[in-house]
Amino acid sequence: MIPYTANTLKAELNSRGWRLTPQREKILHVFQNLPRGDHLSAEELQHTLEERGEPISLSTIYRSVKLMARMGILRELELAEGHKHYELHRPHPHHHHHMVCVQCNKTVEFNNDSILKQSLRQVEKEGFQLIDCQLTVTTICPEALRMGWPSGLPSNWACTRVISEDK
Amino acid sequence: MIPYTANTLKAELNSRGWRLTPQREKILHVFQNLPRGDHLSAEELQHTLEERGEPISLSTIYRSVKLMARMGILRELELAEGHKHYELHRPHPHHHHHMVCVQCNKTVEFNNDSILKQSLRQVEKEGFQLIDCQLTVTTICPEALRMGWPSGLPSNWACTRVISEDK
DNA sequence: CCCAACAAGATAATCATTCTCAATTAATCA
DNA sequence: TGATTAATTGAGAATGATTATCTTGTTGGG
Ligand SMILES: [Mn+2]
Ligand SMILES: [Mn+2]
Ligand SMILES: [Zn+2]
Ligand SMILES: [Zn+2]
Repeated sequence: MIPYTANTLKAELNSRGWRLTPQREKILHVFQNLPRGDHLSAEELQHTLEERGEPISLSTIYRSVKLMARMGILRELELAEGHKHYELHRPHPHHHHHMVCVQCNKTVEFNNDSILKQSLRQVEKEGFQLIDCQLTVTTICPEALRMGWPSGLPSNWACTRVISEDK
Repeated sequence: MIPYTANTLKAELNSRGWRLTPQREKILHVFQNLPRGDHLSAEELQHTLEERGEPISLSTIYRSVKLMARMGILRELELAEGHKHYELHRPHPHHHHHMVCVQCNKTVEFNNDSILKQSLRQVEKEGFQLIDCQLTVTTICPEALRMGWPSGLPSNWACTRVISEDK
């Protein structure tokens, strides 16, 4: 999939009766230049734009990010912080999944074409059309394990009951 | 994994310094008797209990459900309705994933041990400890497709940019 | 049975996200 | 290129799920 330019974005928007605005273009730009593995929340996106001297209202941020996710330009991630994060939607072979530490929220991406392939097969078998598939793996990261998790339970702590293949 | 009884639940709670209460027991009971494929939101859970003549305050519902998810007794699902859903956590071989229609929110469960196995391998390779892995597949269901999706865009509509294996 | 710690219930507070509405602007077309 | 019109923005209010607070009730250990 070719990266969007102002023109291709405009074409795609107009084809649906929507408009290319400076705000939408700038938002896309931020995501296109985001380092691999980074994800932005609505507020983080706003801060990024502010620092660039291109302030955009939060309302517009939310609206744009939602529209672009629905268009398939962005991917909406439900990780573990109480708010959504977004990243550029990159189909195969850049499609990837996430593992998140429930202790510190550290997030690591990983590729696995096989999962996509299996999902596609499963989905089509049921007569559905696949839009996206995200495997979210909740874990305890090495640092948390090293620090003796789950000893200091109280405030932020999670599950001991791990899933395993008892084949 | 053996289904919980009042006793095993009590043991597990007490081992962490928590207590077995009638509320927690009733909540577990609801989930244990929920038909396969059903998921409850906090409010739905409250309604269910109310109908049974066992009213529990929403505060307690939220607290219990969160605690039990962290203990690994329940699984927290981020599907597509703006609120969380819960189901009983059933490890292998009952572990499963979900496909959701972005048009009508219809949710279908499917099993796939291979995904769990691959996640486990991936996670351990990075030195993490796996707690849970959920593949959420966003789709368009057959009914929506049959009705000509995505013709009537406006209000509830989603992405055309589908992912595919262009192998 | 008694006490201290934990938990429930009622309600207020948070906080991410959505909505409202007046003012602005992009796309279309004469 | 200028008028027209619907889409979009920005500011702030509103919403709604979830969490926090506080008082009263319970549980579990001694
Ligand atoms: Mn964040
Ligand atoms: Mn629901
Ligand atoms: Zn961690
Ligand atoms: Zn549907």
